[in-house]
Amino acid sequence: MENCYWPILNHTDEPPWLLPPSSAADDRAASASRSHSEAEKRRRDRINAQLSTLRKLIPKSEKMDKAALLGHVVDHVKEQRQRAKEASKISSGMPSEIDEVIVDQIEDGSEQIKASICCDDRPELFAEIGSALKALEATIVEADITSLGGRIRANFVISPSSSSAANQSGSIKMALTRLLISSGSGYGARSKRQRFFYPTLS
Amino acid sequence: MENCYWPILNHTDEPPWLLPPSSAADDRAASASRSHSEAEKRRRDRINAQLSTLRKLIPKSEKMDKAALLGHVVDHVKEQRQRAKEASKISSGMPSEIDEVIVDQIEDGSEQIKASICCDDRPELFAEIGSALKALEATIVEADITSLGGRIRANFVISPSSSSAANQSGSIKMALTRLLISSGSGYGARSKRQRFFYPTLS
DNA sequence: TACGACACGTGAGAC
DNA sequence: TGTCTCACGTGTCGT
Repeated sequence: MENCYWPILNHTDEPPWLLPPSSAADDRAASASRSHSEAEKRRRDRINAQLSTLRKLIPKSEKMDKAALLGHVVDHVKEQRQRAKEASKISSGMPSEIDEVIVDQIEDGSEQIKASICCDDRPELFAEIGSALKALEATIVEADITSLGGRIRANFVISPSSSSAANQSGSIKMALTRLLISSGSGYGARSKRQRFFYPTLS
Repeated sequence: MENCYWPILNHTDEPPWLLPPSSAADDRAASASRSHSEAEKRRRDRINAQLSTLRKLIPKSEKMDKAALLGHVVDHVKEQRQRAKEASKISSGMPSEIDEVIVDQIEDGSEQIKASICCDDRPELFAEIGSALKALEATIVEADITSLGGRIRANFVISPSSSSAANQSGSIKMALTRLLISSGSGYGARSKRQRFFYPTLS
């Protein structure tokens, strides 16, 4: 059945009664058509291979059609994204024993930056953070602060200024690290009182 | 070109010389073909709609072809799955102020169950947990224990026995809860010493 | 019969 | 030019 309409496809400028002895033009056309259909098959196979590895990743998707499978993939990605957001609020919410500044691009396609500073608490800290970020023309989209046993952790979601230079993450990290240092007393000079342990992560 | 080979498709049992004045058979065939191609278009549109919502979810996927897009979706799902695994180790790793038992199906298609118990620490606890789970013929696939300020949290990944009855989660929860109660001293009877606060989650 | 899902080969457009 | 991707209409199989 595959070539059932070749007599029509073979229409060239040659008179039809010359068709049976295949001409050079026919040969070129036929080989072009063959390579085209083979390439197209390879393309379909690449797509279907990815679809079937997605099937293995999504539970109970064995007998879904392609559209339903992709729909569930969409839901799955959205769900996971939501869970990750909540989980990161939990895991990064606790102040730790170690002074640190973490600055990270949020990987959800937006340009926003996630920043976290952890240090000893002190009254002027919020004001210092505010003016440091204001100097960078970065706007704070979201913030939460947790304090525990004299330690404090402040988490921010920051929208970088479009006007400013590249490497926003770098300058934000630098500005916050300055606050950390001016928190005084560098390494080991601050209170050595044991507060609690975090479980070490494998 | 679209109907270039209708003379072949229109092959019916009628004599060919009756074809030109469109017969009832032709009409039926034509409308069938039309509805078929329309249905196929609807199917393609459903699939492509899901693909384009996936494009919105995956960063920098605007100008990928379908196969590459799906490839990145696969990577994205796997990555998120890995991150979720690590994040749940963090968030559930800390013992809290509250006695609790949590039992959950792991939602990755496997039959494994995630269990967590949090209570005051005591020397016989591990042995008690071990024999409780052994009585259920459940095997411990993975375990991590964290203790903090006299409190303890134990997390398990459990593979349920194939022989045992349904509702494994239920019996596991019951067994662990028994340990919690025999931890003695029920509500509020144990040490009231303040240990630390968790930040409350929005 | 008719409908749904799939793979196929083809024409069109981009590069 | 050839090569790649996509949408389309079609044949076919299963329900």
